[in-house]
Amino acid sequence: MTTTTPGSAVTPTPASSVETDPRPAVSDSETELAARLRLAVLRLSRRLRQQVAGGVTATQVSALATIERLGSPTLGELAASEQVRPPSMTKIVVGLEEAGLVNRQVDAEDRRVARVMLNAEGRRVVQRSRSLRTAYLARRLRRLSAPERQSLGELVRLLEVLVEEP
Amino acid sequence: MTTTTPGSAVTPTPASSVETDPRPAVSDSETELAARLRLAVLRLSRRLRQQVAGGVTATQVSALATIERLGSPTLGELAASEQVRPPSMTKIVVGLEEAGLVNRQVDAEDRRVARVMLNAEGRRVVQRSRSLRTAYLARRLRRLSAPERQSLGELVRLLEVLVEEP
DNA sequence: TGGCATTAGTTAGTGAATCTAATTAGAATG
DNA sequence: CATTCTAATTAGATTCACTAACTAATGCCA
Repeated sequence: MTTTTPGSAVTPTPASSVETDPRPAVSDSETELAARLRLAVLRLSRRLRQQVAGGVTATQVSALATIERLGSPTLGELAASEQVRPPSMTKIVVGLEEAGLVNRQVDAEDRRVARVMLNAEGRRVVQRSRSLRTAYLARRLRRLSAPERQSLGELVRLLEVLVEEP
Repeated sequence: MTTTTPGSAVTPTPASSVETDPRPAVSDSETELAARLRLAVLRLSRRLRQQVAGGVTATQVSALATIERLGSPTLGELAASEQVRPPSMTKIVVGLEEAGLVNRQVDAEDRRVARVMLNAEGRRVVQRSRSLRTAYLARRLRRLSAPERQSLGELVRLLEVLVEEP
């Protein structure tokens, strides 16, 4: 797989539990924060998954948004970006195709490659998922204090850094 | 269910997609941040779930950590805290019991209630999950810049606020 | 006190999500 | 041209989580 497409990454590899790490130790409070962060992320993701609108699951919306963002990604690129394995993404895309939200096309230069693109309905679904009424997180964010909102951009950036491949 | 236990909450209810909300509109940049937050959380949770150590899944570790944190919670409290429905938590706890990590006890004052508590092995598993070698997030957090680390506590708190029941 | 409503947890059944192993087809290389 | 590598798919299995229905226990009120 070539890595010339913007935003593309290699397929996520299983993490090793036995790696040797020479870096300085993390303090206890940092370990505590890591533990709390882990709990919060897992819990929040459950909440997000519970929001199903118009028959479109959180997993599907996420994939649609990523397709929009990456612009006709290959199936492998999409899988890597979403942090799932290619067979998993094949299934997700098949479901989106059956729902009439995306189209798949063989790449003109490499016939092994399937490119995924939003069709008009898929675009609508993504837009709608971001509307005030349907966007669960947008609604919750309105309950934050002004200082908390200030921190929001930084929080999002930090989480995105954590998601990136090591 | 009484709500006198610290950290307890009612069972999460399905979100309504048709609620009327009179609050001021969120700006576009905030909507954008919400969308990015959503993607980051879902992706990061996938990464966390991919970390399986010693045969203990991310879901089990999360439940163990919450049991430790809440201190012999009722099954309902545990489910609410973890953002899953009671039947789901019954299954998780059954698995943990079979793995020899927790014990269940009928509450002395209300025989409907099952309290869950860590046994010695469960305590060990939670501690181990927080060690430098095994804590995926702790390892990743060490790659943050110093200013990012400064903000960490606040950002974790912000995420926890988002998880809380509306 | 008895009947009814409410509550806590469990069982049964189903579907979503994701992984690994294997396979197929296409591209690259010597 | 043969071999190796790569992208996606298929098949099978596991994990995770929901809903509906049920059982047992508790609380409340006439």
